Amino acid sequence: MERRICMKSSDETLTEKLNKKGLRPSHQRIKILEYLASHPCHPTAEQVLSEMKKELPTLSKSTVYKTLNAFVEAEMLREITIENNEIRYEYNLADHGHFKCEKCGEVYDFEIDLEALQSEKLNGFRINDKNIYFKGICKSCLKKNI
Amino acid sequence: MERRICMKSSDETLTEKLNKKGLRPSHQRIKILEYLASHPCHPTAEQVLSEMKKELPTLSKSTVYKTLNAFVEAEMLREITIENNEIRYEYNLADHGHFKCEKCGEVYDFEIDLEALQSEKLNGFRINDKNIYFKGICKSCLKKNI
DNA sequence: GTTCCTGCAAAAGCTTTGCAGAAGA
DNA sequence: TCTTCTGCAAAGCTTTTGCAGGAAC
Repeated sequence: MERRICMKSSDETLTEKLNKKGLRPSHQRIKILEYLASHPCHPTAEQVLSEMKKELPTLSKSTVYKTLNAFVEAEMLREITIENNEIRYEYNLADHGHFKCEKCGEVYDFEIDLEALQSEKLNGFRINDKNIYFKGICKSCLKKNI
Repeated sequence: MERRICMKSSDETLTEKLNKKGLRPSHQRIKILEYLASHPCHPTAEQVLSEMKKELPTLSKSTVYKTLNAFVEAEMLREITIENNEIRYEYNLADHGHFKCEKCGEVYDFEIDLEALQSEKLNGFRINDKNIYFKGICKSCLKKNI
């Protein structure tokens, strides 16, 4: 019985998920995955580290990087490369686009039909991954600027 | 009389373009812009440097980076951040998407109607930039693998 | 003569790697 | 016990910055 995205999954379910992917369910991995599964945010590795240090004070930078890479490799997380100088991660694997506010830095999700995006020029190509990145100023920042 | 993209522009036209943007038309800038305007490729800064060194043996890495950043700032070039560990640049500012082959690394353009990409969730947002990045295996690499 | 640009070297910032000890199976 | 993971430090890469000399105006 698989839990849905956006619902806080229990440790048990996440342990099963990790086992299925051939990853040992270490304490660190479970906590990191749990955090990402229960927070609909788009943190960088650095942000994951500082957030998780509250719970896991001895957690190291290299473990975070290795863990996030392992999760991406196992297709449990998605990388967001909307900015070249940072990788962001998210647990939501469903189709959607990303908008980054150039003022406050916040990343917003938005619904979009990726399936519908086609191009004749890509006939015969194998497409594994589709990303849509918008940039601009978010509603909230526009309001503050009146 | 503005020249069209994809046509090899003369030094004179590029000089005018640079002047309009408030950028001094130095020899280096003209040559770099000329190169990008006449080659429909998506080079990294490092690739621009090694390519341009043939013509400008004393060209430095920092000049390339500063020049490319100045061109992006002036909206004469577009940045492609399909991969987080490299920025690619292109002269073609018209709407299109990018596909990167995970095998050969080649970046392909494809036509797409960015104007049509809308989302209710972004109502009230100011959108300045839209990027579409696909990844997978290109036709050519698929053929080699038969 | 001023201002802006170039090129060298050094620094910065994010990410990866090597390795010894610890944890999981 | 054996394999894999963690954490520390060091290294790797791309990109940025500071500054003196040079080019453009």
